[in-house]
Amino acid sequence: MPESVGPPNRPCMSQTAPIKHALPVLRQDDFAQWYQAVIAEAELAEESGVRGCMVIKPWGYGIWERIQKLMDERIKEAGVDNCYFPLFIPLSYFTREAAHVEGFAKEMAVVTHHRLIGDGKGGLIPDPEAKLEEPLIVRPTSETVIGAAMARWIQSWRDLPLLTNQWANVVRWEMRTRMFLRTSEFLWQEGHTAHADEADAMAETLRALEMYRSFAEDVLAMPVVAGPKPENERFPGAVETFSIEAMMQDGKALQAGTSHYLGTTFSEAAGIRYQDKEGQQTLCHTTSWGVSTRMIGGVIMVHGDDDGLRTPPRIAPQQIVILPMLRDNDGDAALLEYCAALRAKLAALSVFDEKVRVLLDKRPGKATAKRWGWVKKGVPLILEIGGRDAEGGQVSVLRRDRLWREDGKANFVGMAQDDFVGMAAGELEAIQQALFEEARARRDAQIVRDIDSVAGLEAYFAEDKQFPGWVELGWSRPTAAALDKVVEQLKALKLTIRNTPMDDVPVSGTCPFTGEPAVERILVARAY
RNA sequence: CGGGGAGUGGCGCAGUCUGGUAGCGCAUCUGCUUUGGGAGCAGAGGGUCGCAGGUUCGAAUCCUGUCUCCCCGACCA
Repeated sequence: MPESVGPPNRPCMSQTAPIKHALPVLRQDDFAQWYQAVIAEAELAEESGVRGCMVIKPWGYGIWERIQKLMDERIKEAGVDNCYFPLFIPLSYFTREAAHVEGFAKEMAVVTHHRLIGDGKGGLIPDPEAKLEEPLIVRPTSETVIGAAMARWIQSWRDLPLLTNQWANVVRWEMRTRMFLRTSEFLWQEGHTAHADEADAMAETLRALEMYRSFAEDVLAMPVVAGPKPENERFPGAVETFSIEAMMQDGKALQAGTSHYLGTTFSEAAGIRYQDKEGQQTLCHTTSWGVSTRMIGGVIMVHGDDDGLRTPPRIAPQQIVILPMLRDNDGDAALLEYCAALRAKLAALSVFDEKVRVLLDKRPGKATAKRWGWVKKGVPLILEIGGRDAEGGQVSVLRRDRLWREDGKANFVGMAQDDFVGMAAGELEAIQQALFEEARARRDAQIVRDIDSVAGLEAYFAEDKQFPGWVELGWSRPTAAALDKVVEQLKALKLTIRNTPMDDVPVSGTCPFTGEPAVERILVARAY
């Protein structure tokens, strides 16, 4: 039995034969256009006609459903219960917390009327008679409305901790939108928890952060750096914000998940109090944490290549697609029978503690034409089965992460059906692992650690560098006005501070911004 | 929100300056041939030119407004 399907891909540049890639734009030529091409060609999503809002198509939504399922399992394992809160939040809820409303005021959609009326010219306008007494906000996030519920639900120390989550859509009226990365409406989960004290709330904040880190790496095959954000990057109303940061193939950072310790900010605003064991009324300490459809944008920019998406097997809606080479003749029936039997054998297998997801693509049309659609969608394994395969008990296998032979042809490998059935689960595991290793190696190679001056930063991020990565450096953690100055300096170079990696690497030297001794390390990068 | 670009069959585009029969490629459909790796030939169908007003005998084309998308910037916990 072969150990794996086909030799590994060579790097694109060293191909000896020209390759006819499936996408009209290559990454190295125009990364932004390439990103949009993947979304269109892989049929992940499309424009909706509504500003900043997208239609998520079956393959894209299928990936989201996979993310939802696997994340939901982890949330429930942590003892968090799902709830659902209203889409509309009364305006007055926001005015209770100044920092929070300050952060979101400019990007909120407001409902002011509850009825339409004819304008006399064949159109419709909001009925002036139907104006709402108090405007309703379409939720940009749900701290305020869930805080109000928590205030009702929590009376005693016995009610704590209160651990809730909701899967929902939220709306933020962003100035500039990008599919999946920043849409006006997006889908997410938001966890909201209340605790007796800071220690318990911080422990929950860090538990969620670690849940996101391991999810990104184990499920999305997307290496991330987890850590606290600097104070200028905090969520409005948060005492401490943590993030996971992933590196895209163009070297930019993407914040792929956040976890906030909110202190008593929202407890004070909403009156979330409990009677402690001594009989005292005490404010709760709350947290919130979320990941969104933005993660799909990250998957695209981490795993996509010049032939489309490479969907990590754990989140692929279909892991194996079987393409019968139909001839519109009498042989088709036997071929389909062979393929159906193969499908059943593969679907009975398990990988990653779930059944293998296999599709027999019986749609009319040539297998060779349908193949490229599945390549662009990033199905991990594609099987093309012809009449001779069926007669000889063979299969022809294409691994999405090893797509091309050196002669520029698709890297199909023929083998006995039984051999493939025996190795299919292992191949899916290997692809998942290979995608992660490739992304991690690329990221690690693009983090620079020997820059110790602002001039050095300037040189590293010079205009002629196509895809500069990240810089990790020690700094003195300035605050307030001193921090503002650093942020200004970085902004001139289009740079942002991502987070402080949570690892045990010691820090030394002096801060390039203040000249004072460095006290911690930060990641500096361009970001989405 | 500022600057720039763009909206014409499902997709990609030409036509707009200089108003006068709505075109091309891909895709689709039909037929024939071919086919173990992204087929060839022939024929056919499909568009109130983003939307709303205006000018005109006549508007894809000119004018006004508006919506949406792309790029750069600002903004974005």
